[in-house]
Amino acid sequence: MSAEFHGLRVLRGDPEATAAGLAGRRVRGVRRHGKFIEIELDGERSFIVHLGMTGKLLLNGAPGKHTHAILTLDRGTLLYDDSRQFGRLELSSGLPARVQALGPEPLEVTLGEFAERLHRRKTKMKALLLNQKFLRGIGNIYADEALFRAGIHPLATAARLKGERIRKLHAAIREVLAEAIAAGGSSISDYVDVDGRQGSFQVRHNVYQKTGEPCPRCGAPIRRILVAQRGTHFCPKCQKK
DNA sequence: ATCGGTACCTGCACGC
DNA sequence: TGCGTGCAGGTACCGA
Repeated sequence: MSAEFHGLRVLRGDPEATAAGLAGRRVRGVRRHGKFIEIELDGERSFIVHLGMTGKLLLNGAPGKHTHAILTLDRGTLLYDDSRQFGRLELSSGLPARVQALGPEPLEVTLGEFAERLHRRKTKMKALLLNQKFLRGIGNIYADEALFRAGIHPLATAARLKGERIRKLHAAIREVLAEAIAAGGSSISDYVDVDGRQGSFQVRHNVYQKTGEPCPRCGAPIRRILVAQRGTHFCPKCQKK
């Protein structure tokens, strides 16, 4: 491949050195680590991509105002486009420490390990679900949707949950993620896959960005509060501390 | 080690 | 038509 970069914000490291390090490499595979994408290259190198809020990797897409990287491959081009520039690109040897430090995959973690990790945390449930060292890959939408399905208040203290409620949350996380993946994700305003296609799970959101609308279970108006500086949506009647 | 708060960006919808 | 405000799929970094 060959690579060119525009702007300095999204790229970690020197643009020239990164382009030189990528030149002539072959892509061996692509793996996901929570929200980090690892493009495995030959020579024990990896190109690490995090999409942030508005990042997109697009295969054979049209470059635009917010295109920060163009990777030219044998079979087409891969663009990195990101209007808010919260995403990051990095050429590294192996996995960076912050990627290795991620918590377990939510679709793989056992109920026992989940419960044990939960008991060690004093923070609010919503903040904990957003913490990538607790579980990798859960973001603001799926944190709110999972807590709603489990009937747990976003301000509930993690360590105080027990038994049945932990089991419900473990199941709710798995269900909401599995359904969202099957639906191609949630496209609110920006998200598209590598072929530019939108997901459809947003039409099945129960609480996320539904402030004031009736709860689908009990009809009470959905409330919005801030937890860990993030908009948090929940049903004040169905979700208990 | 863990926590909460702040900084980093652009774009859009809204009210005046 | 502008202009100010608030909001948005996230993480890194800082001090307590």
